Amino acid sequence: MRHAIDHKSPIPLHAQAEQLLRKMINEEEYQNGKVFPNEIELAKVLAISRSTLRQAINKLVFEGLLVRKKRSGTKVAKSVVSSKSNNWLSFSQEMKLRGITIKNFETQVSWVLPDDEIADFFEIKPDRKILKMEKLRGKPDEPFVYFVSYFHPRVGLTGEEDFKMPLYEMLENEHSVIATLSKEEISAKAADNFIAGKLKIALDSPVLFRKRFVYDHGERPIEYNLGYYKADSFVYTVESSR
Amino acid sequence: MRHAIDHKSPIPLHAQAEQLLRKMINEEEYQNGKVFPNEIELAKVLAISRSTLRQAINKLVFEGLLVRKKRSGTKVAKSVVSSKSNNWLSFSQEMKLRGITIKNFETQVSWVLPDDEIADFFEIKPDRKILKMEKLRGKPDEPFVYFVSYFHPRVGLTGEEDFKMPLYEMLENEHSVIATLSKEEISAKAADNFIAGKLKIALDSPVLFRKRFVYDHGERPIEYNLGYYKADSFVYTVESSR
DNA sequence: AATGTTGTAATGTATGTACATATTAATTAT
DNA sequence: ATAATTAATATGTACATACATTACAACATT
Repeated sequence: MRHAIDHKSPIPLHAQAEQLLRKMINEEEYQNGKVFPNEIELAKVLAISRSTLRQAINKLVFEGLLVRKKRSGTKVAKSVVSSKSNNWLSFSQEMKLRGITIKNFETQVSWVLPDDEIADFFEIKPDRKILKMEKLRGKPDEPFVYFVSYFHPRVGLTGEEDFKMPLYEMLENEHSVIATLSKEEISAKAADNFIAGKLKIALDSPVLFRKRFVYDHGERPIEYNLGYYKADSFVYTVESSR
Repeated sequence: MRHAIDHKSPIPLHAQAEQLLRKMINEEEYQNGKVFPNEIELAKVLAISRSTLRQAINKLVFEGLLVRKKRSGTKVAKSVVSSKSNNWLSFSQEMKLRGITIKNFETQVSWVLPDDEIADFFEIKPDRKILKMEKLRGKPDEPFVYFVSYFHPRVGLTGEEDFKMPLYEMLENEHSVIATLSKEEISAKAADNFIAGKLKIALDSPVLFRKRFVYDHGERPIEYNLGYYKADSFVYTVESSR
């Protein structure tokens, strides 16, 4: 493996170790239950101290990606594997599964100044314009989702791309950006005037609101996404095990 | 405060410190943004090392309960009610973590005939009575969740149990039933008359609706649970990676 | 063959130390 | 007064070290 850790890098050693472990987690052998090298060995190989390595492992354990057991060692947690692939269906795929055919309409692209939350998430200055994409989706006469996405400048989108193809596929193929982590917050809201108009529903009707933060493998922010789903037309499913 | 930490206890010092911090988090002053004593001071007061204390703090930071900032110190994070998909904490525990004190009121237990969906899920005949539990939770004057749970007869609940203690703990300890898998469906709904009354909100107000199917290790159904969350008081968070 | 016993290998707990870094506050210079 | 500089302070990073605990494996005992 070489010592994949750069002691001169400004990136903290524990963070580098963490990244490295994430890569290992993705390797098939570990995915299949192979135990990791023990902490003392691994620390030696990486030329960092055990404490530092544990800092990295701890984070992944807390995230539920790794499981530690005394004497037996550290392994990739079982449950995570299944929930992964499930969760990464893009929206159109999710819906196809449910037997609903989706049309995309009113896709708009523009350059805007980020508000505070977005600038903060992207870690950019608020005077830097970013790409905003709006989408309305559903059956032709019956929109049931309204999306807004903002993309980090790093991604290199020009606004000329074909936003009709699956988004993450496009990012991966044409911009070499691989989304690997997403954090989502789901809540219920009453539709305000704007949303009610978009979704053609009454003011204050319930909508399912999803805020999504998407990161690449280095946990760098890529996309900030808001989704407003007409109630009853969308069910969010989560599967978890322990 | 005295040194609230017992060096002779079998409970690890960092765990004791963690408990203590959780208590502090519940205190109003910290809730309101007061900064914690700095690590070095606090470690001295508790008579543990800074490293050990940091272990405890780290955990709470990972959980999103605390926020650390250089020079400014450590504070309670602005409370967002959330539940990690991995986390098997019951709702009351989730809330306690967040420093919100929860009262349980109107806990009712009854024996009822299952409707079709439930009978189907439990794989039992619809003429067999099952245990139904209803709970209303929230702050004293402000209910924000209404729960209904149905339990499979196999679990062996009599209805006489103490439903005030954490549910899954109780099932595990007293009925040797270990919940290992859950499937959840989350959607937005308009409050009907019944729910509006329970949650003390207007008819048709948005609520977050969660349907939860819980299974044991053999994937046998254990619990069927419905939750109605007042909008704005509950955000469901999901983290997924690939 | 079933049951203890003991060794050992992994993680778990805990401390002490040192220096880095970021942010606020105070000071100084313009 | 305002800006630039400096100091102080809290967290952040990193290491070395020591001993505890647990669970499995190999062995010995019944």
